[in-house]
Amino acid sequence: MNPKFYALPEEKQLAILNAGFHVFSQNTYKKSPMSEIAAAAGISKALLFHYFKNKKELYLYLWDECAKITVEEMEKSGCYEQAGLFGSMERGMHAKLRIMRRYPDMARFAVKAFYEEDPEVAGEVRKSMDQYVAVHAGRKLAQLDPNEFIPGIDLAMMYREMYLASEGYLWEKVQMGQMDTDEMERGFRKLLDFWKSVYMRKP
Amino acid sequence: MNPKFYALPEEKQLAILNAGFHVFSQNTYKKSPMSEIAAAAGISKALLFHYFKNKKELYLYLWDECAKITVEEMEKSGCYEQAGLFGSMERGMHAKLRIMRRYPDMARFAVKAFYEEDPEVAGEVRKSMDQYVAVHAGRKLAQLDPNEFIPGIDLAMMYREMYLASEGYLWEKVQMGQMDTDEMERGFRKLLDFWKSVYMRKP
DNA sequence: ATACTGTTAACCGGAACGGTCAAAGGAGGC
DNA sequence: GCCTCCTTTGACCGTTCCGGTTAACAGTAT
Repeated sequence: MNPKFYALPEEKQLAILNAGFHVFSQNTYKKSPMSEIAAAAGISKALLFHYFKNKKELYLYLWDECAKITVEEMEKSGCYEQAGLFGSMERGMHAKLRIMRRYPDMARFAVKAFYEEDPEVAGEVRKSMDQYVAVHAGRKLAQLDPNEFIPGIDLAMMYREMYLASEGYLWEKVQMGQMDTDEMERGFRKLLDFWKSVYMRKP
Repeated sequence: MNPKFYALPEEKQLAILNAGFHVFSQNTYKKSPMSEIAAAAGISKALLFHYFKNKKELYLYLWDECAKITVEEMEKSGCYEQAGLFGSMERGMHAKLRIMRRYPDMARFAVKAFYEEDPEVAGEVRKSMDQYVAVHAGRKLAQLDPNEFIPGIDLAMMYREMYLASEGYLWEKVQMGQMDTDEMERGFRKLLDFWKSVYMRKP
């Protein structure tokens, strides 16, 4: 890819990224036209080909960027640091919301790319994914202290359950393209409060 | 549409439905070729055009069928009858799993169709959806009896939370195209058991 | 004027698409 | 075997679309 791309004003880079995420998330790789991406980004097709030498390169760049953005943002959120279960979840969700605000179609793109079957890109997508997983597999949320929660509760199930509900909540909004992140934050905080009220040991 | 379609062996009808769900769920309406649907169904394009006079007709037929199947299956499951909260959820989930087993791509198709923007179909999709909502808006799960649950719990939040986790669980599997419905049923039952153990009043 | 950079409209060859049609295949009745 | 009816298809058509290229245009600094 042409290094001149990075010299672009950040706003234009963002527009191109998001245009790519959007179009590629709506269609298969093969059926996602470069012209449509260019139009969505507000530039000409020729210019898009000037920055990315072909469709494949753009696609794989988006895919890598996707992983990079996620890792960076999760790291920055501090959700891996010692902060108790609810603190970690809140920070993690906060990071995801910040990502969704800046890249509204990235989540959908990531899912689609992960299951893309076109031989032109599928191989490299998997490879890149594997190495990303390998690097971050060691990551874990802070250990849970059983004494913080109601006695006898299945901690693993509790965690999985909270995780699923968070994902369900996110997807409910993502699917609807309704991205009022402030309202989402309020909704998520209500979930957190509910969990605290039910799962935490009463003093 | 050609009434001869209904005279087809059920297995072939199913193949055509699922081929349509599959292709239309992967791409925009405009970018979903009839040829691809025909191929996925194991018939020739010409025959597909023999049963459905054009792409629009097939698309809207699939959309209607989608609503019909869902309503029928949910009705049949008995999830609207008096069966307590957990009973209703179990029946509802059972119905959804049965649908997913028979029409693996229907859920994805429904979401995609609902947000389709192509003017050739968007209008009719919305209209058809509105009337479906109007008919079934009155439907509610059985009333909750506060005495069944731990004292002081926010019942509305509890219900919403369980709903979100179920959806999160379903989407986790749907997105991955990993449709081992037996395993999904076990997973869901584990969730139910967890909820019972935490939310139900101890005797 | 010149030279360089960012940007585009116009173009190209080939593939893909929706839709049609004439004909092949097959099952029964005579 | 032959005729009839119905199902199914390969081949075709006019048009649109797509990835990628190119030659040129505008701006600006020298």
